[in-house]
Amino acid sequence: MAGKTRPISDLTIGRLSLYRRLLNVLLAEGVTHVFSRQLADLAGRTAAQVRRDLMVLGYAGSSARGYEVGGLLESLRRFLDQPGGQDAALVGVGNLGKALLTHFTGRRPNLAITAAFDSDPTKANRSINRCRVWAMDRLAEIIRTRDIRVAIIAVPPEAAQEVADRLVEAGVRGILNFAPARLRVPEGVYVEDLDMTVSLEKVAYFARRTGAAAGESPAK
Amino acid sequence: MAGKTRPISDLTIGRLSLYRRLLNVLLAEGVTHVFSRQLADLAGRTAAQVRRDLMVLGYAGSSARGYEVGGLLESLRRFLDQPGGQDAALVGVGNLGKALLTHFTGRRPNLAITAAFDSDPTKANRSINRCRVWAMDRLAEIIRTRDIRVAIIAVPPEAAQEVADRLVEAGVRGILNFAPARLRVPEGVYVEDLDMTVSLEKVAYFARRTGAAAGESPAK
DNA sequence: TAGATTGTTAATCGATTAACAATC
DNA sequence: TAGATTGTTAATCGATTAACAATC
Repeated sequence: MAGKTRPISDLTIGRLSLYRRLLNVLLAEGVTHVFSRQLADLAGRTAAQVRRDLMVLGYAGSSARGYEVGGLLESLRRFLDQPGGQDAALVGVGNLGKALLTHFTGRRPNLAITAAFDSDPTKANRSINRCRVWAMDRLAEIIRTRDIRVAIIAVPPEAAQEVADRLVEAGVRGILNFAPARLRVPEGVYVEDLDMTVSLEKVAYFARRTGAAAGESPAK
Repeated sequence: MAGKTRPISDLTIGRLSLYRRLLNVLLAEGVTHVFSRQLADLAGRTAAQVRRDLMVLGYAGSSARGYEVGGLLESLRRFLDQPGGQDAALVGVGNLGKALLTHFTGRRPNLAITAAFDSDPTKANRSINRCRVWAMDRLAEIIRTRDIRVAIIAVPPEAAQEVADRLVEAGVRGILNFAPARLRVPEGVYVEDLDMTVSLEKVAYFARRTGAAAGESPAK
């Protein structure tokens, strides 16, 4: 493994994450080997695209049997996961925040929300889905102490920038932002915006242009 | 307006939706004219990119004063919105579904969730955020009667494909899919996948590579 | 006018697609 | 072997970036 550090696009990372989930399903079904074509069908891509994506892992397939599912999963794990596991913080425990806690607690042992924060005092000092909810004034302390680098922002847009500032100040280097607000962050902090309004408006637009948009959207 | 029907990328549509929101904020602040540079700063893009995006509207700016906010908003409205308004259906009223109802009811008069469905009988025949929740066996009837073309899937992954089939059968032509499952839909039906797990894994990956990913992710 | 911005055209960049030798 | 798949290289496509005349 040469370890050549050419930048890998965020689209590729997202697709690797998707392949891993698909492979886990196949593994549970007892499938031991898979061809790029099969994975491509499941992921809505072409076989060549899948092979190109997988090449960044340095895990070679065989022309006779394709990829060994277990080995490929192990390779994805080494590539995508942090060895000791990675904690994430959630800020904002409204309906969306609760949904996120349901999604991201327990299920995925290597990446889980282990601390939540809310400005509403009545929500603090409780636990939701086994995750403790803290008052906002404990944010810096908890994140620093636990060395949390990943955070999710699920607060109203007016509060998003201030929350982002506090998170970054406390050491967070990656933010998944659900607030419809563009965050200003220092270089080196990665922000992924998940704007549900924009997504729904896109769907509404293309729903009116049936056929024009050629079926599915490209895999993200 | 020549109405040249060259295909417009879904990325462009998403950005126009974002510009609209930013412009609405500016309008509320009493701003009457805006330069592409200002909009670019707010959207995290370059001025040239903003101008190129806006050109699809056929709304010209002035080199002296930039774009007139009111006129540009009106132009965006004509481009993005369906004249009579557009209804959306929601399937799956769990935590995420409730969060979506909060997001998409009332706020945006031209595009709102006006019908929700859930397989849990205890949830049916109630109203959440002024939106009626129906039992699943009413799905086809309601969607057909109201001519709903847009739907949001927020059900567990095992149920997603069946829900999608029923929605498409009832006339839906655009789906915002929150379930971590790839939907098979006929040509002409637009699917936008919003996969929160993939997004969080991307953030976690880049959070470990501080600085390598050059700051923010590209605007979607 | 001078200076900044606009819309448009040309050049660059990156990703997707096609082609192909090597492998089992 | 014949046939399908793999990894790699070359060609194509589309979007981003740079350059520039026209405008106010």
